[in-house]
Amino acid sequence: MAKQLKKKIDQTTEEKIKIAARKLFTRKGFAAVKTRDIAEEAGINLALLNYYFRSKEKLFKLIMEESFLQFVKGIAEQFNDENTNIDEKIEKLVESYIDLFSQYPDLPLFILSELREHPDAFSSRLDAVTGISRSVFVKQIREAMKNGVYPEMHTFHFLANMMSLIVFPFIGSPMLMKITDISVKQYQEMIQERKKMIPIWIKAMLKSNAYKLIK
Amino acid sequence: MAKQLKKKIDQTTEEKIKIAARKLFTRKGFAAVKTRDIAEEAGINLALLNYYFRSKEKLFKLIMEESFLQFVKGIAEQFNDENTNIDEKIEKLVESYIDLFSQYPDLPLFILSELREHPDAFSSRLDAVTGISRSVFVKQIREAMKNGVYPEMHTFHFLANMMSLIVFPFIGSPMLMKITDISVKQYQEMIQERKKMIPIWIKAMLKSNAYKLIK
DNA sequence: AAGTATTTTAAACAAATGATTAAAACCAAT
DNA sequence: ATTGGTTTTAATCATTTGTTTAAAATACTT
Repeated sequence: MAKQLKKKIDQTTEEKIKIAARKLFTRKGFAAVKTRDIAEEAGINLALLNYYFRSKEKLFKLIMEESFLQFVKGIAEQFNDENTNIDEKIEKLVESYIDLFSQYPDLPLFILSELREHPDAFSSRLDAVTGISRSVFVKQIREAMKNGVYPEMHTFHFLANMMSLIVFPFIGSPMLMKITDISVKQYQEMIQERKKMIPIWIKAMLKSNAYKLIK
Repeated sequence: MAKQLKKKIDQTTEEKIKIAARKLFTRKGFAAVKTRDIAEEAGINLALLNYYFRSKEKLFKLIMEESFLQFVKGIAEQFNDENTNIDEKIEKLVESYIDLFSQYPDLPLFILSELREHPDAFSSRLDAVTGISRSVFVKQIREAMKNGVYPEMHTFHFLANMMSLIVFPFIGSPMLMKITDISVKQYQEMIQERKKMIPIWIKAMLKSNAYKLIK
């Protein structure tokens, strides 16, 4: 098998298709993307898509799998680091996710849409993530609450709030930019600012003692 | 023109189609929904869709328009109320949106996806919302910051944070439920809790003085 | 009840779309 | 150069899908 000894510098056809498919699927979703769109975007013959990936659906699942891993990779790593404390974990997580989404702004909406339409399609993968509730991070948080460092707060709220503050500005960027009347450049500056501000906000929320106050 | 004097109790065919279309479009988006799906869901003959709404696209735009108005209606109203202070506005806004999204959980993702793919399709409608930056609410916030009640924070961050905390738990519900291992019932309780907690958190974030701390 | 307008239906159409095929082009080794 | 494998291409196929048509059914008016 003399396999692509030629194109070592250039992208291989397989790569070109995957890159084009990832771009389009991530931006528009499975149903809105036609195989001919992918072929055109990749600059390849339509039949090559099936030659390399069998079907549109198989290609989509491949892209989805990779995107999903990219999405959750950071969590599993950071959440179980024994050598960092709560504050450090929050800072690292916020920074790495803001960097990731700055590079792939369509990624969050893509994953969350897919997860919403097919909640069970990734339950096996999510099991790896489910470990979150038993992660070092969550244990550290619970410990801190037990010791009175922070008031009580359900893990749901803590994780929801953290993810909210990180993810939403990417999902809602067109709306936020219109509403607040800022340029793309200003938007990107705001996003960068949030790397430092979100950890401060999270701590402020943790300390707010909201649970006692609502009773 | 003798127009439907019969079905005053029952849903009219037009309504049945709209209800079915809204349900499917909101859940799966334009491209993933087939006209035959809508017809089946509505329990009507396929041709009636075109008879009443001309085309799939016209029907979609109609649904989209209504959904969008539903989405932004609350903002315009609450934001320009001269008779409520900052705290009251936040409380009302949080409560009305959590109620809205509890009833229509797919609405936020639907709107935000559409806005992301076609940012200009609603710029005319958003202009009505753009008034937000000149709203009573934003003026009140800026005033409070000028008077030292709250430290400085860009409107972008304030609005982004508020919308984040409200909207994300709906967008990310499948993921959040899996990760935190809670039931649908528990999830709904958490969501209700947030009505009271989010205003507290927002105030805590406002007071956190994050801008000074990051310098 | 007859006549007229409106609504509904089954069938069909045309274009779009995912996939396949068979031949051509290409590549590396002999 | 020839061979044997791999990759690419143009053409074609079979379904799906949005829409239309013409007839049937229904509702309303006189």
